[in-house]
Amino acid sequence: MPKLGMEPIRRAALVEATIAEIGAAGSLDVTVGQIAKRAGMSTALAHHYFGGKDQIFLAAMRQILRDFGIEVVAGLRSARTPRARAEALIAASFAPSCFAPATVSAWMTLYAQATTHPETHRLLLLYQRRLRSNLTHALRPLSRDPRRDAELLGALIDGLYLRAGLGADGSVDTAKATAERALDTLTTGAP
Amino acid sequence: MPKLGMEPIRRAALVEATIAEIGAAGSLDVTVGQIAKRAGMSTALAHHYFGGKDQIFLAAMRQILRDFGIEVVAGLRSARTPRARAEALIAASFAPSCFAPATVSAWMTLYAQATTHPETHRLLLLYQRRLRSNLTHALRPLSRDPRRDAELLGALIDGLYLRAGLGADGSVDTAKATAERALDTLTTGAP
Amino acid sequence: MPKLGMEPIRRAALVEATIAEIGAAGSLDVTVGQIAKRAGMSTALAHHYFGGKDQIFLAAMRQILRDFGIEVVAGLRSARTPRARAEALIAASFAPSCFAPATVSAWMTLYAQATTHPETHRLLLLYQRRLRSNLTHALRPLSRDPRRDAELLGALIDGLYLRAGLGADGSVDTAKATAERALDTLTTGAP
Amino acid sequence: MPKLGMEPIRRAALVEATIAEIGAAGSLDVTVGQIAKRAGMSTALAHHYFGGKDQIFLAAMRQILRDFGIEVVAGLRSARTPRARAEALIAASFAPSCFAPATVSAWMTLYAQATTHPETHRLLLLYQRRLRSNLTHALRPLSRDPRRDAELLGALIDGLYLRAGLGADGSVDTAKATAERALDTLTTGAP
DNA sequence: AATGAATGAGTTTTCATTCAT
DNA sequence: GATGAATGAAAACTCATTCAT
Repeated sequence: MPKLGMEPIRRAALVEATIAEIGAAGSLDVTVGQIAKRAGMSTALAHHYFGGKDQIFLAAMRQILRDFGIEVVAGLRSARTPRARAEALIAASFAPSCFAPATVSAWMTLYAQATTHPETHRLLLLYQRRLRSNLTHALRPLSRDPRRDAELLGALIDGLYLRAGLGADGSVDTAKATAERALDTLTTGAP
Repeated sequence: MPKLGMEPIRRAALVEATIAEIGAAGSLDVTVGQIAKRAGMSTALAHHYFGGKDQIFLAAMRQILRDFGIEVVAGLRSARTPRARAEALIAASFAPSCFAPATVSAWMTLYAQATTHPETHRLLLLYQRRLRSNLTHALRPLSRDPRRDAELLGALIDGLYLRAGLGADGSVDTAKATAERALDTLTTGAP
Repeated sequence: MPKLGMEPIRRAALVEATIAEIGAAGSLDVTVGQIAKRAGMSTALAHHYFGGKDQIFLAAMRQILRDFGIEVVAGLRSARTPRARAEALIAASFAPSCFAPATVSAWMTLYAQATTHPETHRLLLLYQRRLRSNLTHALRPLSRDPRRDAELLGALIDGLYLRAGLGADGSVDTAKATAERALDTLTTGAP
Repeated sequence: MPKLGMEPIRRAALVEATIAEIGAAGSLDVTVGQIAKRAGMSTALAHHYFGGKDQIFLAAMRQILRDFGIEVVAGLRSARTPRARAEALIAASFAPSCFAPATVSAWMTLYAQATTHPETHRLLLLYQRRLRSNLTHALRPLSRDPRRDAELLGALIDGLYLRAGLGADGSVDTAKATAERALDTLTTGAP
């Protein structure tokens, strides 16, 4: 029973299914057939709405970054002090939603892809620029060199995420604690 | 005219070719045919020596870790003080050899694959454990909590590598400087 | 707001679009989607009006023959002498409208398809029979064996069209001149 | 039981199978699967040896022109007089081998394709240039304007072939007779 | 009258892998 | 030791056609 206005619904379903399949497979070795099946439609329709596999993937990647962005904004909204803002950024980076297997896999393949896929590269730089900008802003009243410290903290968060994403349960909390400790050190000078 | 003792030569050629192809493609989407061609032999021979694609990849991954290990050992050999040891570890992580495009790509695909491929996961944990062990050892006389600081520094190095690997030229030096500054902060307490 | 009496308009638009697409593609490898898009409607509507791809094609083929027939009739109408009638037939065959790229392609694909598609075959024979009949009629007072000469002239015209259709600009005039010379030779005996 | 030196054998088998399939289908709507099956191999092997469908087709087209060329050369070899040479060219054009259904279909699709496919266009011009050159040479002692007459005769042959290829049995002989009569007219002046 | 939605069947193409030589 | 030959299986993508609205 075909209805009007299905396009956004189908596209969203495909993006969601793509992320889920990447998570289940743990890599980008996912076929359009698998994605379409999970999204409950034929491969032909998937192609119809996106034009090709690459564009489905790109849409999924964009969605992941968008989701993270939403998490960040939500966290910042309720932060009242600079310190709280910085902590909110850390919290967003280590939120449970970021550690869904699908998200971890997708995020890591993002990095791998970015070395050759220009569009992915652009997307990733966008994310990094935003995070650094947010961190710089939060650290401005707290640090003597906010830019430099934001860069350090951003890289640390990425590295910790990488390790936590691979590690066993519980490592997320450790990672978050490490990031918060680094924030302490940078802002108060206490090692 | 086939020669005796070709096995190690062939295997080495294939491993090198694999890394180069991964670098060129920016992902694990590399065919045995491409690898074999670059290595100057037939696909059949590649299979003969490695048994299958997975094992070729695994060997390549191992080689990357081994190369890094050699760099580390060489750096540590000439380090006389704890501080020099820590600096040597940073230097090894940001050595030019680690930033050959092929190596960067290969390294990143390693992370991506590790989420599902147990053997890759094992290899990656091995690398992280070694680095942390080395860092802990170096930091022992310098830090109040060497384990904790080693973990932080290790994650920071990974995160900085990730970003430098994607960035433009020159970002490697910045990344290295950031790591060294973090080392300062951790060991002297100066932010 | 759908209007009444759209059927002939839609059908004409589809036929025209079909010829244009065949011309653009240079073969019958043209999709209903392309045709419908060029005609400014959905594929579903194209199917609604014609029942299927084959019938759209057939209608286009018929249109091409009809167009040629109109050109012929117009030419013959103003011809007063047998000789003028023969020249009019040649003129119609090499009229600019016959050399629109779309028409040339369509005409050639007609021949190709006729070898297996019975309906196309029938259409093509119809065209040839008409041309021969017209030529025979025109040559009757001029030739000793009008039937035979009409056959020759008809084949020559087809052959020249084929070559002119492929050739560069200007070849049309040469082709026409050649046909006219053949007419001279056949009717006056001067080689 | 794989043997060495299969490549030329396989390629020849594929080309032959392509022509046969085009003949059977009466159009270029022939799949690589059909061709490979008729040639007794997998589609993968067909792709391996030719790289793609287009190149298989191109090779088949080339083969058809080559076959015709061989027929021509064989005919010319035994011709002793200019008149005999001209007759040999006509004979070659209407040889039974040229009217195998496969050949007729292929030849007609060639014309259709040539309007857009540059390589096919090039091939077809090559054939026309050769035929005209041969005809001009043969007509030189017999005609007052060999070039012009060769052009006429060449086009006539093409047109007659087109019609005979579509017609019922027996039309080949009629076509050949018509071409020979035209030769008479051009060389002796007798209509 | 008109169309967006949807798909099944089929197409080209790719690739890891095996095998006889 | 080394390779050309060969393929099965599966991938991405296409397209004519149908249907509910």
